[in-house]
Amino acid sequence: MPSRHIPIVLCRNCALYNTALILGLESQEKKPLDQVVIRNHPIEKGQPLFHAGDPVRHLYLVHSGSCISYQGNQSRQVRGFHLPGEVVGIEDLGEKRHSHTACALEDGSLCQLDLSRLEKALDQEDLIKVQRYLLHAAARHARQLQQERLLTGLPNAEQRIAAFLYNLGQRFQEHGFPALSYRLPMSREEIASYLGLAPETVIRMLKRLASRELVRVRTRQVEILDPEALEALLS
Amino acid sequence: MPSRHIPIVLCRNCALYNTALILGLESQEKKPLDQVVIRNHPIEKGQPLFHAGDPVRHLYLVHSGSCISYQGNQSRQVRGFHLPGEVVGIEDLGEKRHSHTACALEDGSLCQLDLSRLEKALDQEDLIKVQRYLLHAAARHARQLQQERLLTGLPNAEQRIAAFLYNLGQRFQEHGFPALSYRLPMSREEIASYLGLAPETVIRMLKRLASRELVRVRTRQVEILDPEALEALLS
DNA sequence: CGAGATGTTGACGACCCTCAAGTGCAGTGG
DNA sequence: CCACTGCACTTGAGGGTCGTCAACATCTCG
Repeated sequence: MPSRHIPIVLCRNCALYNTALILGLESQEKKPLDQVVIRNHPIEKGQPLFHAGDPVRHLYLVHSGSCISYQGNQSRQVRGFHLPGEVVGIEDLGEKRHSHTACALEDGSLCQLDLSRLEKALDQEDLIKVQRYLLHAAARHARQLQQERLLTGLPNAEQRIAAFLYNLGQRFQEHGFPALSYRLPMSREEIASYLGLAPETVIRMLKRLASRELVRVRTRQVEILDPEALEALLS
Repeated sequence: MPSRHIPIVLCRNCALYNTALILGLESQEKKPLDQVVIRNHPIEKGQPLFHAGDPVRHLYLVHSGSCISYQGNQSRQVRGFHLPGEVVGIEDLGEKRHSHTACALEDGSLCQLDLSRLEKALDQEDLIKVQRYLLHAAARHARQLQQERLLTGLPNAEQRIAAFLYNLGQRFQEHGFPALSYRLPMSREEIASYLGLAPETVIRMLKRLASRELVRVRTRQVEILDPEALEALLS
């Protein structure tokens, strides 16, 4: 049994389920998708989903827990985080091999979609639906990355941290979790690497935002007290 | 007649032409695409392609010249640059309205693809091909944005500028232009906004890289003298 | 409960932003 | 053709911000 307070996406909030990909196809019961999707597969903290250079075979959806992705094969350079309900690996569609390494940040579970089996299992009409969904998901991912690029490029550390906390909240909210109260799945050092800051700076800026009563941070638990003021910092 | 030394993508290097989207469909001559694609449409410096909030109707491809995109409707915050051969607007596919504003950085020309007409003009089989192409293009765009996010988050200004120059060279090369000798289409101030730096810092770092003989910069003309050393800076 | 990892704090210096003045370049009109 | 003018670019000085290093506190998990 999962412990309390761990975010789990309901299947109806799942980015895969919530679309033609699973819902639309299953309701018609044309083909069994069990050979294409492995549901709710458990994964342990630190376990890799794939390494940079591995062949691109699957698309993953975070069901509970969360994932981190590293540039290349080194764990030094943090590329991004994947929260419950978000897709991992969509930017590698169309490539032979993965460009990055993804690992679980904590114990959790994933849905795993077999890409080559998917294409074989579908008739033309459903393939169009699935492709349209994937296209929109990839475009959505690109917009999210744009936001992250702007965030990373903000002129000072305080703004970057404020934007980071705000952005995480928005992403949690998109999949049905509270935007103003959540638990950070990653360490201070991982936040620092992600934002291009020193870990000490991350800590100091969290403290500064807390001293202004914009947020409350107790180790990994985050409460956003004044979201308007936090957003106003980013102008 | 275009002046000398202005990058123009040949149609065979064009990101649209080079795929099923144009090449595959035209060779079969199933349908005339003239109602779907406006080719080589001239555009003047500063002219907008679309504003944030405009309905998403077209996809653009830069044929000659280059484009800039701004966050929202303000020209303060630079979101990205689009070089010849690159696609503009793909991250808004699936959305009703554009999330950003795109303008021409210099006189040039575009190909313009009408999205709703495209879908109507294609039979199912070709639609699958086109969708697959667009999906891969969107995924490719996401990988590019990942690179840019890492670049923007580098710990010091010298590395960001080095990465920026190197990245631009790589992108020119992808569409058949020299990687080590090109003309910057954007101002120092636009580079600064894009990288989250002050314009003066951009200038000073360009000068520092030049003093080490890694690059030569004369206003907007860039020569990369030592690409290995430049890349080594980014470790 | 103990040990190692993670998080926190303080001092100091390098880096980069701000402000202000000066230079070069492109387009315009005489 | 040349001076003029506006804008982008460049340069310098000074101060705030953030990275580095080292010591300490706290948390987590066996």
